[in-house]
Amino acid sequence: MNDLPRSGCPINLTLEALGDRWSLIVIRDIIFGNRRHYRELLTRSEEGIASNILADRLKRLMAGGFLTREDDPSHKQKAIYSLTEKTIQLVPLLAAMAAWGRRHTAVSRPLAIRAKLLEEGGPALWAILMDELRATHLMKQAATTDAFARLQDAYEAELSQNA
Amino acid sequence: MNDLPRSGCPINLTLEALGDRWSLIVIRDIIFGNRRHYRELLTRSEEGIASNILADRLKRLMAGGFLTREDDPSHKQKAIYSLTEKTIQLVPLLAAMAAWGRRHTAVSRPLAIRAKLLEEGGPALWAILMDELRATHLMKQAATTDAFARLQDAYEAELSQNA
DNA sequence: AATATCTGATTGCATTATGCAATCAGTATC
DNA sequence: GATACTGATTGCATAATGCAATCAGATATT
Repeated sequence: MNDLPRSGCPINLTLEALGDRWSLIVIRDIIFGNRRHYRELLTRSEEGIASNILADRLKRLMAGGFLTREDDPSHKQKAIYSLTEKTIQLVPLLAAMAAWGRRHTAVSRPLAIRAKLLEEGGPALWAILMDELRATHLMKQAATTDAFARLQDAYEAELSQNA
Repeated sequence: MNDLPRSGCPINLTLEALGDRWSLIVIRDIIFGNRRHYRELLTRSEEGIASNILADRLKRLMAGGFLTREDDPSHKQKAIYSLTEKTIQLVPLLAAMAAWGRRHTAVSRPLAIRAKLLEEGGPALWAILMDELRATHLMKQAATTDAFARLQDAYEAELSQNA
């Protein structure tokens, strides 16, 4: 699958690692949607990812060191996917994408408000979110999830306004 | 070419607009490499883009409002490609990609130093660079290009050290 | 005036990625 | 024992990508 990189440019290498139509969607859902299982990623995806594509991307992301996989004790066939540190460090990149998208694409309102909060919170909020993700995904302990909850609350508040 | 978006998520929409293996490479070369012509983009590309892909991407980027095209007075078949404001606003996103790539991929040294400068300069340097790009691409006047020159000088200094 | 070179592309063809629908074999639930 | 849920895989069609060759008009060279 992986040949030699086209160049040693950091932008190019980032693009080669994540520049397809689905990898960042999966990562986004794990980070902001707190999805940890295959079935959650498959059925609760806004974009409707196909099962074979999801399986392929999970495989690739694990091979690339973006995700790790453990057995879920509750079900012998169930797996839990966790973020690695390098994936957690994509938060600023996702924030930049969200900020640009909010300005220059036709985003839907409930999703825009989350992007707005993420942008206005700036590096300080990103750092908090990243620490929470580290606690959840790397240390495997109950974490305080203030930043996540804040983003989630804002999103749900926006949803209920439109209802 | 463009169907309905898969979702209204800003990250997804950004990905749908630019999430392929070449669009951002072309934009990067125009922004940081100051390429303005088809032939420059084709032959001076680190990654070796194919001519048909380049032609397709230029077409798509123009259709998407990322680039504009004018005739070059020096040659009746020559075209000059310019950035639009929304493309200039990708600078922070490219900076985030470069910063992540520098930490987590095997970047080459001369290209890494440019990414380092871009990261350390932070939003202040990005703003300067963006203003220079506006002057060059939007106002069509001779612009002071300090930030660009700084990045270029650092890159060349690094190159000559390795020689 | 002929030739060569440079301009921004396009064409043909092979390979690869993506997408949809159906299916799979274990596991758990009822 | 039937049903549903688990993380996938398979078959097949369509779309994107990549390489090499080629194009015609414009300019430069001799």
